[in-house]
Amino acid sequence: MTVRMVILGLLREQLLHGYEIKHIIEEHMGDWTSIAFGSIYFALGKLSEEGFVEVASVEQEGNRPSRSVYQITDSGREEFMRLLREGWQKVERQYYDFDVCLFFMRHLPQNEVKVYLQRRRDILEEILEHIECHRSEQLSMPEVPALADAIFNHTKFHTRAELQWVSDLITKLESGAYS
Amino acid sequence: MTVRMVILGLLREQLLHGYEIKHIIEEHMGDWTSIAFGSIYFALGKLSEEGFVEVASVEQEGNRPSRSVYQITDSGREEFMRLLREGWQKVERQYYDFDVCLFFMRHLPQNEVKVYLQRRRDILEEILEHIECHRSEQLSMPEVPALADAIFNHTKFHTRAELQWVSDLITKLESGAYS
DNA sequence: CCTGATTTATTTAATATTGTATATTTTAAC
DNA sequence: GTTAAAATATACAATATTAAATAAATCAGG
Repeated sequence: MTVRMVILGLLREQLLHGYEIKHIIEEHMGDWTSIAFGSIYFALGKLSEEGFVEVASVEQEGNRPSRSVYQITDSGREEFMRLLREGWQKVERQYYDFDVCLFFMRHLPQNEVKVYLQRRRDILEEILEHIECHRSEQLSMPEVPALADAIFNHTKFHTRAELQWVSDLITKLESGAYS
Repeated sequence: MTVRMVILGLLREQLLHGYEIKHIIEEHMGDWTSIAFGSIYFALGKLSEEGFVEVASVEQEGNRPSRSVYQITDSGREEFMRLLREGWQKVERQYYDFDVCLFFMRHLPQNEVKVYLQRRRDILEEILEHIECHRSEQLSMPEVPALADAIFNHTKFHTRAELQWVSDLITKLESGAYS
């Protein structure tokens, strides 16, 4: 659903073809989303089928694959607003793959688990440091909108939570709570 | 990948058919995973094709749909350990759909956004309360393993982070940071 | 005892995502 | 100048998830 919203949101402003959409996503939203080519072309096809977008023109440069330039329709604009409101009102439940690994912990030797957990803590510390560094860089650039900072913060808060949880887990494990 | 690991992990202990697997997942891991029927049957088919599991027998009770009982193979046991180690060593990057909504905030009136954010904060507060209540219930039952508590904590830490972030966002928005 | 809800069990279609293949053009480096 | 890498652009197969359809058995309540 997110892919659809992003595509419609970008097409609101200008005509675009698939590759351009991917490019804009990477440039402007690359830090906090990841949408593959396949997803974009699939969504474009679907949205087109449903009448939310239309092919405005088919361009060709030299011998490169021809590209379809898409255009949003009126019902597409409505659909965008619907998706946006839906998203603002939905609280998503996140699941963590690592919980499953933790559940099957008993199948690994304890010292192996310990090594993995400590490495995980180290990596999370690095990521958090990297985030904080990236952010202070941003803050020194006044052209970066405050909104980007808020989105960035989201990841920061969760990374910090993850780090705290892992540290907690290590402490409890060392105190022999799970043996 | 998680689905495969769960299935192999459960089949390590006993012979099971699809429905039973779904049942066990819901009963033992329902609080922190969500795997649909389709995913299970698809994964069983794939694992079977790859030789990680085999159909041990096909049972039938009355006129109900006959059920294939699966059995893990030696290579399946190896695959389980491989997946488990892989999972323990991978740090997953989480993306949040809500970030996309935030990005397109400018398309909604400010007071609408405010209402949504406050509702979001209220819901998160409720969820957190519910989690804390559930946990104190668990702690009073000595038969619940300490591990379950650790997994539960994971969700708690992240829910708390989410709540803090949203509260933060509301404060900043009220102070006019994004207008 | 019969009616409706729940449980048992799988299949299928629709939807969605990832990864890879393809093929050209432009750019950079040596 | 030529060769390797990066950028341009899409298509398709493989993988994965969700939702709905099917259909019988069981159980609870009146």
